[in-house]
This record gives sequence, structure tokens and C-alpha cells, in this order.
Amino acid sequence: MADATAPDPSVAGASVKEPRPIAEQTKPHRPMTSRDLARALGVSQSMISRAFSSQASIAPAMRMQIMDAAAAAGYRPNVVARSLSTRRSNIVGIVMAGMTNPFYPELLERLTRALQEVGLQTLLFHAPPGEDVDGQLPLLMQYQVDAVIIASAPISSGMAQTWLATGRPAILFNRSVPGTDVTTVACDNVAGGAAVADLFARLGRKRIGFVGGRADTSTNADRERGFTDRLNALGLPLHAHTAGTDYGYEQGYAATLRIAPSKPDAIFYANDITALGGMDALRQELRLRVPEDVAVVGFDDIPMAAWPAYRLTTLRQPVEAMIAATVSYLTAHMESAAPPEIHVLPGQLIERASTGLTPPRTNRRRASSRSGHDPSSPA
Amino acid sequence: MADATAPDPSVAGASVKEPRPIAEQTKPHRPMTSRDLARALGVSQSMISRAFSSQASIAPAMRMQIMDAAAAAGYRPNVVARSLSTRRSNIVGIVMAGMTNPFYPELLERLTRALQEVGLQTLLFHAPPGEDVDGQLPLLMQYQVDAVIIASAPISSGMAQTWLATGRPAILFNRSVPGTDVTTVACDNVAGGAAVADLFARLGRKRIGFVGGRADTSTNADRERGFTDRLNALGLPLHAHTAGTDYGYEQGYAATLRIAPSKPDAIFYANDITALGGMDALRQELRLRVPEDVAVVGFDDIPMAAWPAYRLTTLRQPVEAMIAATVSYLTAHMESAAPPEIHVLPGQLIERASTGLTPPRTNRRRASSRSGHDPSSPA
DNA sequence: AGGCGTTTTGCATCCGGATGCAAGAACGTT
DNA sequence: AACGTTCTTGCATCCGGATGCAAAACGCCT
Repeated sequence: MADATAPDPSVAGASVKEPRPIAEQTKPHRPMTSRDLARALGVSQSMISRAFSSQASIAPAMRMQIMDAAAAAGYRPNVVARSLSTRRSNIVGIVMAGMTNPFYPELLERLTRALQEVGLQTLLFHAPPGEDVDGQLPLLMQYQVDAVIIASAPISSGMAQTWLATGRPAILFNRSVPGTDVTTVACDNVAGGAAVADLFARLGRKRIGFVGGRADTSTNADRERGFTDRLNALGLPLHAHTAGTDYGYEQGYAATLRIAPSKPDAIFYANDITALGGMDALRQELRLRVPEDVAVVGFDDIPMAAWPAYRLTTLRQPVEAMIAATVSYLTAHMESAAPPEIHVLPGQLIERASTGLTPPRTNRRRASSRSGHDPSSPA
Repeated sequence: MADATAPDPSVAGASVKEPRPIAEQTKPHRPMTSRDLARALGVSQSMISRAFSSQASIAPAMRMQIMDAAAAAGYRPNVVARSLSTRRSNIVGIVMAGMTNPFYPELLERLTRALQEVGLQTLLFHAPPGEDVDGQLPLLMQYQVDAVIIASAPISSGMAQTWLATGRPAILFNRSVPGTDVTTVACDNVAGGAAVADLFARLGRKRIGFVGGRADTSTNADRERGFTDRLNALGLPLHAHTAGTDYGYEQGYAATLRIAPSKPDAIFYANDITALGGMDALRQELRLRVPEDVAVVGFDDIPMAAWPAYRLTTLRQPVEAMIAATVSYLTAHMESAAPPEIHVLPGQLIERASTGLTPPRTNRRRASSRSGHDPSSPA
């Protein structure tokens, strides 16, 4: 590794072929600038700039000529310089806390792609696990990102205000912070929880349990509230309950062993990955059958939920719609300061074998996991 | 899907509220600049700049004073402006092709974190599935990223040269392109494949099969080659073989059904996610037992491989070491043009129940998935 | 106090494009 | 042909920090 710094010509044995044009190799190769191109074409630098700005006034013929020359010469505008002038970086910061839940990687990919389609790039930040994003925001501000999307990490309301004072949009994705005026895009977790309660009632289950995710997240609280409120309304008591420590396979596994002694016949897990851990605990460790002994429901509809080994009934989040809402909000409010909006989009109950195949859907033609879009229209 | 574009407020479940203090919100609030701070302190702008540059010559007392004032006033250097001057953005572009394989999200998270620790941010690009990254590189160049890490997508050798001509480092992560002089960091896939062959031989399996991943990837080719070469050396014929179409759960499932008629008693899948699909096909669809009827081995050691439902024997990639190699290469060669290096790091066979618990390791104390660092030091 | 070597500061300029303003060109009108 | 419009184009300057160079300040020694 050190040899590259000073290739000693006196060292023998090394069959290094080095023509060594000492002047050549140190050529930093500065990329061509708009002024270079301008000079070559005998026009002013402004013209180059205008040629690349769709809204500038420039003769079509001139633009063509410049674009052709640029393509030929390999000129590309320097985005950093442009950002400095325009104060717009066309970069969106995304803050995530962990990729252990497969819901997030998929979300990240689709979000990134959707942003790319409208010309926005993604600067990715990982909040240290268990912490809020306050520590990351100053960095994001330094990088002049045009907006932030905060998924899977809480933000303090003070820091939220600080960010909003910059006049740039912020979006809380799939979580909400009550005391804050921040735009939120989320699945209707309360309604989702209620739908699960309805399902358990319909199935005639009596000893109903709930296994939570991270206790301090709004998703967890809302799902639980929707669930228990509806149960109460139906006159069904919540039989067993475990306050969650975190979303995760291990946590689901452990929590299930903890509530097993109360013999639940149905369990709602705060999300899919936790439910999968729960199913494994039920079957592998407790030797119980799903759904015969225990019906299991999760939340999110991650790809694995559809796998033959699990066939997990779950509440599918309307990811497509959530992303669309996010992107359209961002593009609409990138210019001017944005009034906060709260978007709560309905999820969809996907019934699979983990709750038994129920009457409503006799045709179960989705053998493999969902590919492409779901034919059934949400809304 | 069309409903998301314009969230109709009349749709139940979707709500939009806006307090809208119309006068307040239009304040542009330009952030403070170094000149503002300088004026406030009665010093020159250069001093502010130097205070934030660790290598600049500035009186310690002055720096302290400036830093304090900056903290008090909330001043933070504008990274975009700095990038323009220094031609260094401190941003690394990472190109990925798909997050369906859980190996990649985890990698992305750890890589991002490791980069953050040395002051580098991550600009994330997704190559359209099935395409090479050539289309993305011009964008990356425009964004003046200091380096690229290409994981999970091929690059043409021409484009690689174009990139390298910029004098910025590029790293192919977990893949290699033969005809190109690009630095590569990868697991020793050939040795890994060979280790699996050894394992099957040790288990006394005779009807051995291989299920490939994406045919045009170096990982797939190397794993297969290492595997079959060693089998040949051991005098074992490759009994069944399926050219892969792609890495993925579905592909593993389908490929397994395809080779099932040949009655293999051991199958090596080119990666874990494919192997999981294969196991589900074997057990759910073909009613075969693993490992009694068929021994199964994957590659990567994704978290799910350790789940009780699978307990998949696999070849763990030395992710920690691969990331370390990547980061140290980047930091070392960010300044000057970099000679290409090839890092091939050894993986580790993790034996689990999918091949039967074999004598070598009686103590199986890794019940939960790996946490923390791997004890084996890969030098 | 005077002289000299070292630090510390300030000045001016640069990084690569964007853009308001006014000069210049092209076009239409009477 | 002269004049008013509308389009194009060039000029100058700005975006916010970094940095080479020289002036200024400081420390030390005789």
C-alpha cells in the first residue's frame, strides 16, 4: 500500500513497467467547465448556462448547437456550483433508523426511485438505533438538502421547528409526533388495528393477545389503540398483552414465549417481522399449530409474509399511495414554505393461512408473493 | 393506484388540515454566513473559514472565540460552498440494484455508518433492475461525489475507465469485472463454493445439485466454479444443475421444483434468499425433509438464515472486513489517483440444521442471530 | 530599545454557474 | 425607411468558503 506513494526506481525485482511520464500522470484532469465550452464555441458563459436551463430565454438554434457541442465534448454542468447559486441542491435527505425490518429497505428503494423520477437524489442518513434524529439534522442542514423525509426515528419537536424555520419541507413518514406541526404521511394504523379486532371477532377467537413493538413509537401506540378500542366495543376483553421493547424478530419470539402461559388463541403483532418471530416460537418452540391453536396477524405486508412457510395474515400498508403523497407534497412545496398536512391513508387487510382461510375469499390465486401491483384497488 | 396522486379529502380515512398563518410562513430566513459571523466578531471572513479548518494556522484563542460565537449564533459552514472551493464533496455514491436480497440492506446500513464515522455521507442510487450502472455514473459525476461504491450491479469497462479518468476512486463491492482495472472488494466466492463441496462430501451426499443466481454475475460464476471444481477433484459428479435467472426467493422456489425430478440429496444455492425459497419448495410443496432427504446450503448468512424455521447452513460473508477494506481504501486514496487493488476476503462456513448437525461443533451456542463482531480475525 | 524569526490576520481572488439588466439583433408595422 | 416590439446575447455580479500571499502582530534575544 505504501509503494504507490513513492515508487522507488532503484528497487529491483519489481517488474513494474513504468514509462513514468512524470508530468502526465499527475494530470488532475479537471473537468471541462461552462467557460471552457463557451470559449470553444465563441459565446458567453451565460449562454451555456441558459442552454441547460429549460426556463431561460435562448434561441432554439443556439441551444441545439450548445447541447451538441456539450455532448461531443463531454461537458456536464457542475451540480455543486449550481446548488450554490440557486440554493437548491435537488437532494432530499432520508433518515432511517434500522434496516432490520424488511419493510424499510423496500420502502427506501421505492422512495429513492420515485424521487429520482422527479429529478431528486437521496442522501441517506442512519440515526443511531434508539436515538432520535436530532443529531443528524444539523448535518442535513449543512448539506443544504431541499427536504427531509424522516422514516423510522423520532424527532424532537424543538428540532422540528428548527428545521421548519429553514423554509424547507419535512415529512414524517409512517410516524407522527403529536406536539409538532410537521407534515405526516402514514397508514391509518388505528383503523388497521380495528380491522384486526374485527377479524378475530369474526373468527370467534376469545383469548386474544397483543404483542407490541417499540413502545415509544406512534405506529405501535396507534395500532394497539385501534385494536383494543375495537375489542372493547365488541365486548371482547384483551386477554394477554405484552409491552414491546422493540420491533424485531427476536422480540416477537421472546414476547410470544412470555405470553404463552396465558394460552391465547389469537395474537396480533404490531408488525410482520415480530409476527414471524412469534410464529416460529409458537410452532418450533411451543409446538402449537397456526391457525388451529393460535391465529396470527401482523402489520406491513413485507414480502416474507407471503412465503409458504408463513402465509401470514397482515395489514398491508399502502406504500404506493404513501410514496405518491410524499413525492407530490415535496414537489409542490419545495419552492415556498409549506403548511403542514396530515395524510392518513387506509391500509388493506390481507388474509392468509395464519388466520385460516375464511369464507370471504374462496379464490386464493396469489400463490407466490405479490409481484407487480395488486389487482384489488385499495381506496 | 391513481387515488394517491390527488388525495381526495372526501375519501374517508384521508384527512388534510392546514392552520396556515399566511404572513408568517413566507419569511425566507436566509441562514447566517461566514461573513455575517465575521462582521459580528469584527474579524475577517477568512478567520471564520480557518477556524473550521483543522489544518489552518489560527491562534487557538481566536478559534475558540469563533467557535463559541458560531455555536451561540447557530452558524454552520455551508457544505456546498465548501465543496465548490475544495472540489471535495465528502459524499460517496453507492449504487445498488435491488433490496430484495436482505444481504444488501444490512450491508448498506453498515457501510453508511462506517462512512459516516470518517465524515463521509452517502448518496444513494438505484440502478434499474437488470441494467448496468452506466446510466447512473454521469449523474454521480455531476454530483461531484468523491468516490463510488458499486454493489450489486455490473458496470461496463468503458464506463469504468471514464470514471477512473476523473481521478476518483471506485470500488466494486462483492463483484468483479474481469477486463477492468477497478478496485474490488469481495468475499472469496471460489473458496466458499469449494468449502460447500467439501461439506457435501463429508456428509456423504451423492446426488448433488446446484441452483444458480443471476447467470451474468461474477458472484454466481465464482461460487459455482469453486463448487464444481472441488466436486470434480473429489470425484463427485454434479448431479443436477439449474442455470439461474436471478437471485431471489421466487427463483429458488421455482428452480427447486425444476430440478426435483432428478432426486438430489444435497443442493447448494448461490445465495441464502434463493436457498430459503428452495427450502420452502422442498418442504411445503415436495414434502421432503431437510436435511434428512435433502441437505441445503446457501451463501451470505443473512439474518433469516438463522431463524428456527430454516436454520440454514451457509457461507457467511466477512462483511465487517469487507467494509473495513472498503473504507480504508477510500480514505487512503481519496486524494491522489489510486492504483487498483483486489481484495478477496475469506468467508466462513456456518453449519446449521439444514445440513444436519455435524460432529465438528458440538456446542452450538449461537442461538440468536449474530450480534457484534465476528471473533475470527480475517487479517 | 532594536532586530529578527514566527505566528496570526486580512486582502484579494478563485471555485463553476445563475441571473438581472441593458445593449444588440431580428421582425413587424405604417 | 423610420420606429416600436420582442428575442437574444453579453456583461457584471453574486452564491459562501478556501487559500496564497503579504502585511501586521507577537515573542525572544542581545
